Amino acid sequence: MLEMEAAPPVIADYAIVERAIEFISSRRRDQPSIDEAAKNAGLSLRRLEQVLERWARLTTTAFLQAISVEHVRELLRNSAAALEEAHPVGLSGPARPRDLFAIHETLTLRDRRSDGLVLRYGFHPSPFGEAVVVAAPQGLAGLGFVDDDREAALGDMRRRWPRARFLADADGTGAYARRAFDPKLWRLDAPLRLAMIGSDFDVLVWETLLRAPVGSATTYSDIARKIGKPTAARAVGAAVGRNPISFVVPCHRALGRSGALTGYYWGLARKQAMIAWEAGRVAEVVEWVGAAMGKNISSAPC
DNA sequence: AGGGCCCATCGCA
DNA sequence: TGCGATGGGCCCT
Repeated sequence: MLEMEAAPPVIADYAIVERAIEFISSRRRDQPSIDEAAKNAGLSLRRLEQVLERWARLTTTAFLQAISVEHVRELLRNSAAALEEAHPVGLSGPARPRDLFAIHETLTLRDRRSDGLVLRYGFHPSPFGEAVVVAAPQGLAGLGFVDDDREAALGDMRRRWPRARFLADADGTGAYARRAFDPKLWRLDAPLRLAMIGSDFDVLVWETLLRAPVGSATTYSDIARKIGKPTAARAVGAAVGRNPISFVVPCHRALGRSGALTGYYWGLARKQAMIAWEAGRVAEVVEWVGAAMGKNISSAPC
């Protein structure tokens, strides 16, 4: 049963951004201008400017840059380094704001089959449309997006863990949604707990993905090399595609070596949107997480 | 160096 | 949503 509430502003903003991305990338060779994109989305240039500012602190030119092939190529130039920069929380060394800001725990084998597992779910606004959030007792287990109807998005989550019981509990999942999408809440001293439900290989790939900093990108072959299976790039790609915790486990930061965005389970426009959003928000992330890191690390022995 | 133009941005109504 | 002030960048003299 869907209530027909008015879409929150952030969801309306994403609908506009997505439309702009689709318009611009479908007509890339014509070099469409930003106000053509605005007109196509049915609003004035000034409005689109304001939407982009609200959505990701992006100006129109910064937005065009963030969704350009040049930007992706630039990200890929540092793809191998992306996985190396990060180190686990708590190690000594210079404070690096782009380090991990999430921890996770892996469920047991029994839980992995999800027999008797109780999963709570809710729908919440996000910068990438309405999100479906699935929480296990141990932590955040699933995050996906609603395109047309909520039942489809929820059905997708149900199919991932067919033997689990699903309970509607938006109050229980709301905190996860807020944490996942608000950089101000990405705190090292209060990490987001993730419940990864998958095969050992899947979980290893997802853990590796977590090391890619905000606003960076990596490649399937870099991940394969990182986990010591340099020939397993395709298997890595498949595991990345099975990632149930979209955005938080940043599968949108996994790109093809060639500079192709490759696929994205929740839609290519959404992957581009996430890349653009991070380009706009990365300074803010560095500021907030960096401040938190400073406090944490200064007391640690070097 | 100076002048003039273009254009993105942003405050304002 | 549209207007206009602002200011940076750029070319030409």
